[in-house]
Amino acid sequence: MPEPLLTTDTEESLESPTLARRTFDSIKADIIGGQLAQGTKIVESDLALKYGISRGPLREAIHRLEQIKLIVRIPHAGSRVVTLDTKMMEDIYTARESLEGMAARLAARLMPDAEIAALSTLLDQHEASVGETEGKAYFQREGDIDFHFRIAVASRNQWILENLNGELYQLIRMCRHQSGQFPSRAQLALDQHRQIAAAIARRDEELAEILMRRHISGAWEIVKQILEEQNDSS
Amino acid sequence: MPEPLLTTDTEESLESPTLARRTFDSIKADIIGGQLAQGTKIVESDLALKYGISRGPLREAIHRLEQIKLIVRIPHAGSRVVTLDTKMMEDIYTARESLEGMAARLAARLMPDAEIAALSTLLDQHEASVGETEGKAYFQREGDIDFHFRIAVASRNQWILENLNGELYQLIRMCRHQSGQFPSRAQLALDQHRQIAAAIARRDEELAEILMRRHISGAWEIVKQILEEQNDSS
DNA sequence: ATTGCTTCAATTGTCGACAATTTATGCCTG
DNA sequence: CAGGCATAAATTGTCGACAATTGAAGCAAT
Repeated sequence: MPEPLLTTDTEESLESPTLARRTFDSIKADIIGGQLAQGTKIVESDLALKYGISRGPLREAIHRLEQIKLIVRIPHAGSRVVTLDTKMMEDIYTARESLEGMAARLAARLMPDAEIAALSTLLDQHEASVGETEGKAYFQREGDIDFHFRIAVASRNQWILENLNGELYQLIRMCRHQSGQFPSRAQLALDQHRQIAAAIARRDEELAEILMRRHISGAWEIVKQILEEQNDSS
Repeated sequence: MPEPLLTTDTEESLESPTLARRTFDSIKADIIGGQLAQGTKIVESDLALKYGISRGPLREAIHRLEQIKLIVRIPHAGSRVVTLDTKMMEDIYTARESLEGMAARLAARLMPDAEIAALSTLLDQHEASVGETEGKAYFQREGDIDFHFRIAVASRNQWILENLNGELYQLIRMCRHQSGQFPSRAQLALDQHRQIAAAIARRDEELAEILMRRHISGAWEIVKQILEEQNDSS
């Protein structure tokens, strides 16, 4: 099972066999991190020069970024970095609620006991970091994604895993970076994570799905308020 | 009038603005239709010659086909038409159950009355075609997808719509074409469609979602049996 | 001053050739 | 005769240049 699709964006130039792949990762990081702002016009010649490559591989990278919806492209008119409006984020959170709910159900059915134990250990680490200084909000965010990622893996459903990890999580990360850190509902989230993990350990598919959907639906309500406040002030 | 600087007088410009797009559509049709069998090795030079274009646009088409999972590509080793095994189809049907269940819920909430009426009309047409000769199984299949497509549209969720219509339905179509026509459970499917439409008309979100999930889950059970029979006989 | 057309620059789409990598072939060696 | 290494063929990855299309700037006429 060759599945090395973990995205550790700690450093760039992660040795990849192909140039297009590396450029894809670089641009993706730049977009999510905010170095390339929303709505920025993408000019192939300029970016090719900036990354020191030809337009061929760059084009492939752009096409892939378009597929994961970080870039929007119009046939002869060029391409721009996606603009995350409230409607799009609502669609994404709704889709995520659906897919992760199913993933939690599958995890309750299929997750090996060893993985469940590891999940519990992970939550213990998060518990420890909640008491820490508030500056670690970033790691708490990543920890949150880490928990959800493990559920997606445990679903043993390749399609769901790829779409959550490859597309939806990226857009949510981008939204977080650009909208500033969300308020630290870390303790609440942790409690909900614990309940979900408990339902999975009990092999209660129905409850696992319901709790996960409620968890994500609640998260969206928070995000929605923040986005609307930002829109009002503009 | 702008100077017509020697453009080809042939009327191919009505097809699609770009070559890569057209080639993408052609290859997609060939794969789904079975002209390009599962597991076929894709050689860029050969296909470029076959379609009478250069490798550049062809590569873009292949990349897009890879994104919708009709082609699998390994960095320097080349690409092949996807091989639909039972596990992959199960993943797809499970994801579809999740997303379409949510779509039905959203449709019950958001679908305008006029669209609901049109949906009912569509089902009447299907009813009429059920009594027809059995040779129309193909159209019944397309009619089935047509129904599900309208639910996806009615969800008003762009992400769900694009993923269902752009990716999942394509793979299911491909599976159908390659596995021969499935047995005509047309009457049963139609009844279930009617119940779903009724729940939507009643604005019963919960029921609409449950019925849709049960409908798709049931469909998978049928498909699963067929696939396993085929695998056993091979 | 505004509207309309024409012209021009900028950018994307397409092409053919070259370089890097993988897979297949055949020879040599044990 | 089997196995492994070296070479060769085939295929993919990358590059620079050319063609086609879009959007805007400039000019003319009302």
